[in-house]
Amino acid sequence: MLDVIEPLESSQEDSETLSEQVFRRIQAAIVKGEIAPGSKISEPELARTYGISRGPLREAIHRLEGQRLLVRVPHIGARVVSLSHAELIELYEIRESLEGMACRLAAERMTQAEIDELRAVLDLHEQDAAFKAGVGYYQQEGDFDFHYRIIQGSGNKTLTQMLCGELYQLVRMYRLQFSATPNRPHQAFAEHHRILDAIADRDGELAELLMRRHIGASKRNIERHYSMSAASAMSMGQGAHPKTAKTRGES
Amino acid sequence: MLDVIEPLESSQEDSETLSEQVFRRIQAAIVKGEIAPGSKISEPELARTYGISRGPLREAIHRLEGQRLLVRVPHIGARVVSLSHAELIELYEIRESLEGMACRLAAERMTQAEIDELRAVLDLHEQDAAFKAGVGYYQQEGDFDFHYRIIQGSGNKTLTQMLCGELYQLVRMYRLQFSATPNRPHQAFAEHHRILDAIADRDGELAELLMRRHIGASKRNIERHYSMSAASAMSMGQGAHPKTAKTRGES
DNA sequence: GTGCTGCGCACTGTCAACAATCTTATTGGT
DNA sequence: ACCAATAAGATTGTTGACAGTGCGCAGCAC
Repeated sequence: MLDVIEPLESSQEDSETLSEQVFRRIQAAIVKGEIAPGSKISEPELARTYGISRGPLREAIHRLEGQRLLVRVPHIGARVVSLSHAELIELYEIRESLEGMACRLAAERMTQAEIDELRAVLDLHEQDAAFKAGVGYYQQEGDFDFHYRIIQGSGNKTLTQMLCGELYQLVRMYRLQFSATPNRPHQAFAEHHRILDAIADRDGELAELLMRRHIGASKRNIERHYSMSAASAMSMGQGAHPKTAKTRGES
Repeated sequence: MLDVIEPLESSQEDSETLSEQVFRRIQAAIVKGEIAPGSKISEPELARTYGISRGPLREAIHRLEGQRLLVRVPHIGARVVSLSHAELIELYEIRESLEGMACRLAAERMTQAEIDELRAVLDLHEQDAAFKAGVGYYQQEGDFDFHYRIIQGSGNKTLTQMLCGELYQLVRMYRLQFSATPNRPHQAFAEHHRILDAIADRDGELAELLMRRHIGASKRNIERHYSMSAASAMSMGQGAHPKTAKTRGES
């Protein structure tokens, strides 16, 4: 179990603290789904897995909790977050508000060079194989992410910290699950392009409106997913309760 | 044998974890300014102060960092946050967006009972001595805070967690500093009342607009404060750099 | 066979000591 | 007198062990 993950093997950057390293590794494991949502985190097991003591591990767990990727209960333990339908929708509504604002600011404050780079990013997305096949959208974290770059272009450091630092991984985790709807990738790409055009025109108001609609469309896409899976779950007799999911991610 | 029902709830005080207790105590100390903004946190000293080991203390520090009340640098230590002018303004712009949204949702979803309670809260504020004297606004955390209740009335649990759980203490910390502007308390009270009326009318659109303007007014109030203190600092030769503030708050 | 009780295990919370790093004061040289 | 290198001190990062709590399982009564 969990043998997908290897111990911290001599990461040359040992100037970093152990806690920091294990934090990022667990974060990545959760976002990629290598640790199943809703599954329980065992401190001794993870400590053995990464070859470290429980001290730094616990600090990493606390930071992960701050990023909402883990939910902890005193004296019980930590579980990987598993957002309910309602919570996921709430998250998207918050994104509508915050990223809409970021997009308006970006339209007003991004440099021409940054706008050019953003266009290059979109071109890169267009060439992605999965995208051409229509089965997914280019999923690369950080600078190659359209939303990420716009947020950074807003120039609002606090906003950037919130959206790119705390909520980003959580959003990414669920984006990986829902981006594969039949027609959604192409539609999303078109929306991205229109947003970019508005930014290039320095039309903050329009850019904000388009971004809000774009995220709203993603939200409706997720709602469709949920209604479909609810229907199929009904035919199967039951839907998975969080409490029921005790598996530790062993396939 | 002597099957006495164990008094499980005999002392719910120590049912809490040490880390939790010290977390809240340090949080309160920072918000109230008992630990000076920008000052360095000494782990051994704090551990002695609260009579605990460094383990739970470090976990509390990590949680405080997640709430943005502390800023940590690896191998150096943690300092109490000290927002720059720009960062504080950014925080208020984020609040405009998020609390505006919360206010719209609250107008749509609050129960009549909740609205009545909110009105009672405002009445309570009006009777506060400091408010009558015009020297401040009733500063009580949690349920007695107008903004806090509206956010909770939004029904968006994720939003509530962000605004009331993470950012709330940070906002409160700076509200304590800037609420004492001459005419601001009465103005704020009037704005609160208008917001409440809009909520009572179930006019979400107006409620959002009024809340955004209300927070915008607070923002401008802060900007006035800063421009004044900048002027006086200029006459004194220099403004305190964060690096310079090494005091540990021991008065 | 079913439900309750008690025991034992595993896990989380806590602690004190060790190791690595940064800061500061001292000392020597220019 | 001033700057730089070095060593001592203090502080942070990490570890392993101990204590308290929750959970599962075996055994017993009905």
